[in-house]
Amino acid sequence: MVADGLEPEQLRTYFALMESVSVLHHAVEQQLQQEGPLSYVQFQLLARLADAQGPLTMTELADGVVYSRSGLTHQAGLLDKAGLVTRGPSPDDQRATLVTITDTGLALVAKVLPGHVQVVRELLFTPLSAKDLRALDDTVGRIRDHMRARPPRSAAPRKRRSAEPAATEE
Amino acid sequence: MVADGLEPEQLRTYFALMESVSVLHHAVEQQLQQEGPLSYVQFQLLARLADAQGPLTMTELADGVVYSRSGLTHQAGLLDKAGLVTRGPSPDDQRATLVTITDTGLALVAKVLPGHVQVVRELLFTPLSAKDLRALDDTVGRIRDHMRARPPRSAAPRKRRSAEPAATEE
DNA sequence: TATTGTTATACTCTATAACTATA
DNA sequence: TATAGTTATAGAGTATAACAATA
Repeated sequence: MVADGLEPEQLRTYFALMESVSVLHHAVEQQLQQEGPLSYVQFQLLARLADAQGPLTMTELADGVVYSRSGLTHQAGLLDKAGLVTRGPSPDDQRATLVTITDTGLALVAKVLPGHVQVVRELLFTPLSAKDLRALDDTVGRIRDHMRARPPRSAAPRKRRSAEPAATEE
Repeated sequence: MVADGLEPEQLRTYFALMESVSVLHHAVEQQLQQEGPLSYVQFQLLARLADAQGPLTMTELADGVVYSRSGLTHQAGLLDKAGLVTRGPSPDDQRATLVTITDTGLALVAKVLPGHVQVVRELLFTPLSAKDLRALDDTVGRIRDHMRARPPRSAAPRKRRSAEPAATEE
C-alpha cells in the first residue's frame, strides 16, 4: 500500500493500533454486556460520574465520550430509565441538566469493574514490560492531549458539510 | 476509581488509549465518508484486498476486521453493489466465495488514501518524536500479536456461551 | 459432522434537523 | 444572538438464528 506522506512504519503502527483497540473494545463490550448489561459508552458515562463525586452537566459528561448532543440525551435517558442516574435542573444555569449517579449506578460500576479490569489487563497489558507501559502511558497521554487541544469535540451542531461524494446511487 | 487488579497508571493508560483511538476513528470516519463515501470497515476491506493483490475468501477478509459472518456478508454486498468488488465461487473450495477488488475499487482507495493519511498523521503522529514512534510501533505490534494469538476472532458461530447473565429474558 | 457463506430479522447506536428555553 | 438540552426521525452497523451447500 502506497501511503504518500506517511512512512511505512507509521502506517503499520496505525493499523496495528486500530486493530488492537478494535479487538479490545469488542472484548470489553462483551464483558460489560454480560455482567451489566452496559455498553462501553454507558460504562464510561457512569465511570465519569462516579469519578466526579458529584453531578455533571450534559455538556461536561459528553466531552470525549460522545460526538452529538442527541446521542448523549439518548444514553442518559437509558441510564435514567435503568435507575442508574438521575437528572435535574441546575441551580446555576437554568438551561443545564445536572446528571447524578445513583447508589444503584455506583453499585453496578463496582460490580462490573473487576471483570472489566481483568479483560483489559489480560488483553492489553499482559504482553507489556514495565518499561513498555511507562512509554505507552506517556505517549498515549501526549496523543490524547494533542487531540483534546484541537476541535470542539463535545458537540457542535453548527455549520459544516460540503463536498459531494462520488457515489452514483444511494 | 478503584480498579482492583490494575495499577492506576494502567487504568489511565487504558482510558487515554480508548479515548484517543475513539477520536481518531471518528475523524477518520468523517474523512472517508466525505471523500468516499466509505466507512472505516469498508476502507479496511478494500485496503486488504488491494494489498493482497488477488482475491481473498470471505473468511480471510473477515479476520481482524469484522466479528460476525453476516456482518461481512452485508458489507461485501454493499461494496459489490457499489462496483468496488466482485464476488465469485472459488475453484478450490466450492463453499468459499472469492472477493476481488475492481479497478474502480482500487481507484477509490487511491483517491481516499491521501486525505486519510493526512488525518492520521496530523492527529496521531504529529505529537510524537521519532523515538516515540519506534517504541509505539514495537509495543502496539506486540499487543496486536498477543491479541491475534488468542481467540478465533474471524467468526465462530459455533458453541460457546455458558455463564448465565443477569438478564431475565432472552 | 464441520465449515463456508447467505438471508431474515431485530436491535442498538448515531446523527441531523427542528424546536424550546434560558443566558 | 448564542448556548443547553430534548425530540423525532432516519440511516447505518452489527449480531443471532435458521438455513443451504460443500468438505
